[in-house]
Amino acid sequence: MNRDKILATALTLFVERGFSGTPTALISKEAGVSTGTLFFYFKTKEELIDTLYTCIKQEAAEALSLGSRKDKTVAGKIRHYMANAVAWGIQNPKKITFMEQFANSPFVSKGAHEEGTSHFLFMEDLVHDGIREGSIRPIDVNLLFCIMGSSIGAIIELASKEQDPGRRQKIVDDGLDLIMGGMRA
Amino acid sequence: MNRDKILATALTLFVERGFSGTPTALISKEAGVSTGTLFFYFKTKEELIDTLYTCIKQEAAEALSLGSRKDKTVAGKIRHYMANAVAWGIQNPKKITFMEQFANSPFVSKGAHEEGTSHFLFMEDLVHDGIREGSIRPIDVNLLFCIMGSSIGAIIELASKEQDPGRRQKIVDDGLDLIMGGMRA
Amino acid sequence: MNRDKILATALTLFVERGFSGTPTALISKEAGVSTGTLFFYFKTKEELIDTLYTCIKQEAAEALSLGSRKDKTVAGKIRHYMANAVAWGIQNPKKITFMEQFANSPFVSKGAHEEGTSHFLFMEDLVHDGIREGSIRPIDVNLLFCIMGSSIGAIIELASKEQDPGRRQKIVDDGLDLIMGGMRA
Amino acid sequence: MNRDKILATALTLFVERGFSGTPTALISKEAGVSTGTLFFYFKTKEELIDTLYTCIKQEAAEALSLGSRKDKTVAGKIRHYMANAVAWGIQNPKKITFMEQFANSPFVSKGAHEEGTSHFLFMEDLVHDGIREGSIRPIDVNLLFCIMGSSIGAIIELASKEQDPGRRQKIVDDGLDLIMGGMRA
DNA sequence: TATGAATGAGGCTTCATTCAT
DNA sequence: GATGAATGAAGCCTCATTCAT
Repeated sequence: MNRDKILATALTLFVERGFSGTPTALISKEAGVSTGTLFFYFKTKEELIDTLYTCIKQEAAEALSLGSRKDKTVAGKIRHYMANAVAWGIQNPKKITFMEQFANSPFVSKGAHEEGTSHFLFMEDLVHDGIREGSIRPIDVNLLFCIMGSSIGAIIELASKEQDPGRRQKIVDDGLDLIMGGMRA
Repeated sequence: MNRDKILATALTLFVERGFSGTPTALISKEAGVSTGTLFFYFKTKEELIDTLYTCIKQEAAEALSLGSRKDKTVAGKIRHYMANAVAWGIQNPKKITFMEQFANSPFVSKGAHEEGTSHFLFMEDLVHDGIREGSIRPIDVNLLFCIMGSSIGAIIELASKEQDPGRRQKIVDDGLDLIMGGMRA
Repeated sequence: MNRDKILATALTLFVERGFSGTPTALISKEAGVSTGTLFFYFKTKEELIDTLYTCIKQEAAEALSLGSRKDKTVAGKIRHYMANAVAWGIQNPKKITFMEQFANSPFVSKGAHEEGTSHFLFMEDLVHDGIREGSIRPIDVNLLFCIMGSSIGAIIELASKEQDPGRRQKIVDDGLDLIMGGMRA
Repeated sequence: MNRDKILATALTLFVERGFSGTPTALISKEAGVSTGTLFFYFKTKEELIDTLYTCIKQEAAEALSLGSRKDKTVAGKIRHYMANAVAWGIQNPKKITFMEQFANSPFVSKGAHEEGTSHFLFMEDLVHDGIREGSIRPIDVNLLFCIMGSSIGAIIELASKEQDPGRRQKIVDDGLDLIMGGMRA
């Protein structure tokens, strides 16, 4: 319970102020616990952000891979996953920002980074399949993957600013169309 | 001279360790000057990062807009500018990272952010022109713009990892093709 | 049972790390009990060390005064007690170190210090007797006493490092001879 | 200047309250400098005590070995050095207490301990010489050395309590006689 | 211009102690 | 008797900034 409050508060503050810019005292205060309690659950500030990073990456990966069985084509599956990602991102704006901000951060340990990345390997495989069967443009998988990721981030950012559900959906669809259009062979 | 050494060192360190994670004492030490000298040129740490941010944004904008007169079509111009951006990014990896890292940072003053953004407005106008003349897919300019920006970042990141000039160029070309393919009406 | 485990663990840790250097949490952990249990038996950390100090001093005094009736001369009695002290010290190295370390410590209460000292007054009387009867060099009793004590400590320290029983005994005998030789009138 | 004030204050406080029992904030306050200044001169609290330990050991060794050329016999030299040690100890009570207290302390680094010990090796050699020439009782040098050291400590302690110069000198002479008496073959 | 000793507020973390279970 | 989560004061150390030289 307290542990969860600390994690949730840390997420908000790290996103707003950065890692070094967020005193642990502020985290515990905002979480409504004492300084001691924070360090009871997390031995160091680094362990706190590592835990946070790992949890969020895992949660994102799970949200990504929900119900894709209906789509037959590789492109369909990819679009489905990307739509999942966008939907999750819109509903979890802080977590998305956090992931982007700390994706290359020296404050997150190498181990946490590796574990975080491992949950997304299945997407790389999927893109490989697409290239092999000829439906995806045959370019460097890393490049494709990287552009996909950053574009999804851009779509989420834009869509989040739009309150009207209809228009928001249009932004998402347009954005995904744009990326898929670029990817297709 | 000392001022430039300080700026260059600050760039490296801010990128590696973040703003709050970089003591001014470390900057001055790495720059080979005394703590006092740093504060002679920049009244505060904030003024230092603001100066850095503004300089880099301006330099990037200038690099972007080099020699585009030959391209007749809007799409051609856009591609030209994007290629400029990628080329500059590959040659200035720290500056690119710095711009991405501090684009939404609370440590950079609002004024510096605004001044930085102003140098890139001409790109937005260009995209507008493309939509009006029917060569660009008629979707939200911000969305397009945002996807362009993040994709350029992705291309730079990938291309930087590739040492072989030929292969590197291929990555750049493939990446730009992918984005342009998605943008075209 | 738990109380004894706590006392034994505290002895080891206080000797190794000092009083302030030993967290109560470490004591309870090493003793295999919870933090709460320690404070059930000892209201404060000070009460713990006071108890430890008093117990050890008493134990040492009892070991010292075992079976001395056979020795007729004062010098013989003194040597007997000193031998007892050395024997006990070799068998209880931690307790000896503890006593030396906390003999003048502000962490042990005045009351515990006084009680501890009281058990050894009979030795002072004995030295007085020796001087009166002319067998002991007539110098300040405190000086004699102090040199005796510190020398015993030195013998114990040296003898403890020697594993071979024969050699160890020689160190003890040589050491006691040396001191007795100096004391004799 | 400030550095020296810090060292002097640390000496007093470490002796009175132990290492862990002395907050760095108290040291700087009593020394009349700010907390930052202490850490400007000594990177850590450990470096402070290490420096202190090394300085004092060296000073003691120098005081010990003053003017011994007149004494012809080994025993005479030893007594001369011991008298030097006692005299220095009486004039520097805090330093003596400090040396005794931290001689086996885990707070002083191994390196500092070794350096501290090295200054006194010449005394061991001297005792060796005495045994070889037959003037010193042929027992373990370490034992002799250890008893000498602890007895000197005891003499200093007792003598320091005596204000009257004549009586004080008598305590010192008696004490040294006692030890030399024990040591002689 | 340049230096670096000095400052003191503030950051991370520890720890003796309590208390509900 | 026993547990261990919770507390918050206090400890060590860092760091932006100043100022006399």
